[in-house]
Amino acid sequence: MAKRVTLAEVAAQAGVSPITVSRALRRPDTVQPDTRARIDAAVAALGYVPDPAARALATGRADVIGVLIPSATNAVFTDVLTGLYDELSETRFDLQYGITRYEPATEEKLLGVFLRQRPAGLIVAGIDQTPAARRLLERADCPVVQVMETGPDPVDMMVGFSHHDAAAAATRHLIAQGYRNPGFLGARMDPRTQRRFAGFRAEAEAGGVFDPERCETTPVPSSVGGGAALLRALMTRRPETDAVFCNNDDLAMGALFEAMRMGFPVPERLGICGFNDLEMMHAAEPALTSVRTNRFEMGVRAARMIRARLDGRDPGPALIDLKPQVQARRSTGGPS
Amino acid sequence: MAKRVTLAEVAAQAGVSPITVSRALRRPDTVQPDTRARIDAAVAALGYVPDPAARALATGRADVIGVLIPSATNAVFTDVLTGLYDELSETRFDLQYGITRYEPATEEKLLGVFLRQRPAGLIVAGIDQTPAARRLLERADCPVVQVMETGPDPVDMMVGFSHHDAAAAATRHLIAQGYRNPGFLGARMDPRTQRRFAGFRAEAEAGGVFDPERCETTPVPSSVGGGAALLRALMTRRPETDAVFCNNDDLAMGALFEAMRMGFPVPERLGICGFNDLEMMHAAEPALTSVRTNRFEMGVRAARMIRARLDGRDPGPALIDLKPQVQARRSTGGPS
DNA sequence: CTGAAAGCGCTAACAA
DNA sequence: TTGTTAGCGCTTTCAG
Repeated sequence: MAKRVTLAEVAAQAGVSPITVSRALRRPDTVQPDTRARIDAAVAALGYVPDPAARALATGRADVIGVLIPSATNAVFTDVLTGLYDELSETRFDLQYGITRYEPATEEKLLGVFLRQRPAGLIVAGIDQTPAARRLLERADCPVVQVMETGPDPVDMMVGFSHHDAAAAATRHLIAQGYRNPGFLGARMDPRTQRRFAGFRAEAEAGGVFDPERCETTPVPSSVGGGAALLRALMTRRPETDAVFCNNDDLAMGALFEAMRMGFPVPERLGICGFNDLEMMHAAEPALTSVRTNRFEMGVRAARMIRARLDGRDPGPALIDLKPQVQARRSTGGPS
Repeated sequence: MAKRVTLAEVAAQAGVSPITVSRALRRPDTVQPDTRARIDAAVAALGYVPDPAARALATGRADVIGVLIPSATNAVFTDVLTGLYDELSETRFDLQYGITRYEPATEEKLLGVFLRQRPAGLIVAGIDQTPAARRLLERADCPVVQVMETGPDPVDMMVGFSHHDAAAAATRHLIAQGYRNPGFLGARMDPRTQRRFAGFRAEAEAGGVFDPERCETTPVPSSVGGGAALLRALMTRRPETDAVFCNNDDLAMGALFEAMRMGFPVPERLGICGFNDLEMMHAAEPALTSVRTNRFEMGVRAARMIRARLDGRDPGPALIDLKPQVQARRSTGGPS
């Protein structure tokens, strides 16, 4: 247990006052080059590392950026994290995560945990905060970025896309490929999922091919096995279904396997489209169509916006729409 | 920006001294019930929340448990996180993550970041720390748990399993099912992967069925697409291969799809076994054999060990071996 | 450009 | 059981 080296010791070693060391460390250009050199040498010699708690207490602000996501096991969110990391790992900021489990109450609670640290910035997934959570965010006194989704009245900044429109685009693709009886597979049915469903529905209705009976959903979380079960239920009840828009890629993968088991050739008898375009989609047989969402990029952008604001630079537009693209692959090649 | 409510204000409101409030909050049983009641009322009335930085500075210890994992996108690690969360979410401890990207140098650096916060505990994945990192851990002055793996001389505590033995068990299963020319598919080839390979090799040699030419590996990270590519390369070079032990489930899934493309019936022409038993494995067609590793449980156990130590309770054995089980499914049903 | 004084909000140690 | 006195290590004024 090497006891902690303090600023004061560094100062003594360098023959200056503590505050000068503090300045040399935080804004090197505000101290004489030779003073700085002596300080740097002392820091290195003593192996000094600042105490984040002391700094936080003195400044009333922690060098922490809090991130609130619904799930740590869903690749959709972890990809955003990776983007954040990439952009923030060489800065003075630490990331701190909170997992909301899709529970608004948990989100509220974690927001409290973060807020009392007075974080440098906050990144939250989605736009479905409770009124209380939203109020907390609005008063947060730090940059806030909502990611994954766009919507009206951002708390502060926003980078995402319209889930409604993305689902509509996928549905349009299905129709354009010649499918006439498209269905919908959905799980968990959280607000984002429901907006995707709304997009599917709107587009299907516009094309005159919507049938509520071809929508199979469940409140349980998505999984490959769940996708298989949903497809079986749907095809059993509505055998005329000739394509499915799956709320995410896990469901789509499960639907593919179940189609195999039921003997439905994909894409001839059944078209399958997923959502998110995880890596596995392109490798499947047949390769699965999906909607590519730019998750990594969202993380990068969110981090940049926060950094810009913290550095007093122009963060650019407060709302960034990273429009997804439909990645058409063989699984929606069209009915035979 | 409601300005921060401090302990002193609560104390004033309750008509006691600050330290009494402090005690009432941390060890309620050390203050008179009626005093405590007054304090609780004041806390509620003012909406007081403690400042973690001030506490950390005063105690020289943060209520943070640091977690170091190689990847935030690999389900293998996020499942452990979920277990940690489950066990820790209702305690005073916050989790803080660091992603090492499989880079020992990054692990070392992040360890430094954590350590200077004087965390309450540390959880690190694996046993392959650099000597410097290991030294840091040994001097950490807090409980340390190595997870995911077991090995000789734990830094402190350990909960995991032998990757060598788990791979050997899977290989044994392949041989018992009648496969005589098993191959190996591996990616990234980090130390854990290499130990799995060693387990495969040892068991295959013991069964007289090992051929180094049937081992296809790549340094790039695992992916479904990568698994497909590896299988194609292997089957092209060594068409006699009748089964593959895949270093993880992504590779196995890719191998399955590639087998379909190449027209190799699974399991008759080619047996496939994965590793980790992700949810998708059981839902595949055919269902894929894998090795079930108890990742969630590892997280739970690690959290419990740390809590026990912090609470001064007996943490139980310092080394917990959560032996994996081979989940035999149709993909290793045996050669025709 | 550098320093002195004061204090961030909390808790350890001791005392009462 | 409760209070007093000092700080934890750093940074903010405000001077020099």
